[in-house]
Amino acid sequence: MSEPKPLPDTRERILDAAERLFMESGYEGTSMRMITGEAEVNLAAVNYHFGSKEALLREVFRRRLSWLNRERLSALNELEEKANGEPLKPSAILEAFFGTLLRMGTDEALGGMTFLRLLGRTLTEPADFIRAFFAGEYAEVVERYKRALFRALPEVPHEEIIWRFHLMLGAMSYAIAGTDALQIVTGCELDMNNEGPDAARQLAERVMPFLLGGLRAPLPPFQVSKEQQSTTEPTKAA
Amino acid sequence: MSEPKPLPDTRERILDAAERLFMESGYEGTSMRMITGEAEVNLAAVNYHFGSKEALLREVFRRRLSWLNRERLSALNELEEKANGEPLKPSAILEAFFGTLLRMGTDEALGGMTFLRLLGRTLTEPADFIRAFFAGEYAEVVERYKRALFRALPEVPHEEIIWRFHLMLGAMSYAIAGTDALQIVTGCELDMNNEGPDAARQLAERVMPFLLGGLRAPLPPFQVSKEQQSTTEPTKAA
DNA sequence: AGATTAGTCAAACGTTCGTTTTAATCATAT
DNA sequence: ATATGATTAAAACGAACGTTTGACTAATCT
Repeated sequence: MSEPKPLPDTRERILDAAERLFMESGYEGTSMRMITGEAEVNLAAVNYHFGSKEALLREVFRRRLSWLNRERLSALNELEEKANGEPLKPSAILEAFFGTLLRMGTDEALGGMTFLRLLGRTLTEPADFIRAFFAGEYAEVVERYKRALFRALPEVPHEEIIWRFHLMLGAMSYAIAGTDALQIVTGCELDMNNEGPDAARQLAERVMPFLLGGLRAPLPPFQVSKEQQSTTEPTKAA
Repeated sequence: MSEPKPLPDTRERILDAAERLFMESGYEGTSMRMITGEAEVNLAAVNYHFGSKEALLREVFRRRLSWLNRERLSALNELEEKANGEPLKPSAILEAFFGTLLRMGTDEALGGMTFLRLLGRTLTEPADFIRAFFAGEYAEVVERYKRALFRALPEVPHEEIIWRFHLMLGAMSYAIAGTDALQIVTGCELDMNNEGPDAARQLAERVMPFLLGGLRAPLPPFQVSKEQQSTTEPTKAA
């Protein structure tokens, strides 16, 4: 009924196997027998240690998100302390929010790319209990960062900021989750390996400028149509 | 064995029900009994008309993607004819590629927002047969648009263009698929209804500037860190 | 009319699912 | 050593899954 004991490694082995398999095959596409098979534990062990398959998925995420939430909050706190009441730079906010996430991908002890890809995929999973779980897990952090962005961009309507926050989350999640899926769609190899710390580092270098460019794009006054504002290509930063 | 006959509406009713349910609950989360129940047809009708659940999903997409592919190609052809051999404007390419997609969301006869959201979600579904299917469906169109982007941005490395194409696809798919999911995460209502033509029109106005901003962002020379290139907020377009 | 076919229907097929049960095993503290 | 509580093990549970069968209906063609 309780878990005060340090426990052997059965719990961790299950969590690791579930993390990898959920990433690879999705929640509904992964059976308990696949998980216990890969973890080399008895089938009943999952229900004994976690109670149910749903609770297992939640625990897979809690184990990682508790670190991520803590780190994201402390990164923002640090920025705000240094700023002495001044609004933050948008780029610094993004660096804190997404940079923290990408740092998980470089550290195998924090789940590495496996967890990053699982996270990106699961955000679009339709199951109700998954959505409800994420809502609770993310609420505080997102609220803090939203507020910071409002202050950093005082002339931009809040609604527009929230939209772009959505879009940045989407681009990042997709970039993380769908690397190989998108490579199939676009038919390009992109010569990056999806595993390991290098992948996360490449992601950071590629994605952050894109996100910043999107966040600072001209506001939509009326319609995006015929006469566009400019045709300049991406400027080479010195 | 063949289907030359016009057939009653059983096929269409199954396709419509499957489209909606796959969108709502995902492929693995939707059972044949849910589909035939919603379509008010016999359970065996799916296997009779389509052969299997996998084949049904493929047909759900084929019915819409054949239109989308045709339209995207003809939009690009028209642009290139008008351009008389000159490279196209990146904004025009995006308008052709994503604008065509978003136009599906305003037309209920083409699937409307239901299909748009299904498409966005399914691109991240891990099942192998789904990925293989999309690879085949998208190959030609993506190849054409990639080439157009290469010509439109001659000074940008091809690899970078492909990356940003990925990222734009991701932001768009996520924006379409995850509207309510992301609203839960960010705790904001965004006062848009997810259904109907208005949603697609709003999406276009909000997302297209973001995508253009990302596409034209400064290239990553070294690292995105401490000293950012600028802190300007989104400029208000007159 | 009778023969043929496409389509529908209820029922059942064998599997696999998540979960539960019951007993055996292990560690530790008395 | 023995009792106790935590963990593992093997087997089975009922439910739900995708699919198939075989009888029945309605339309089509000669």
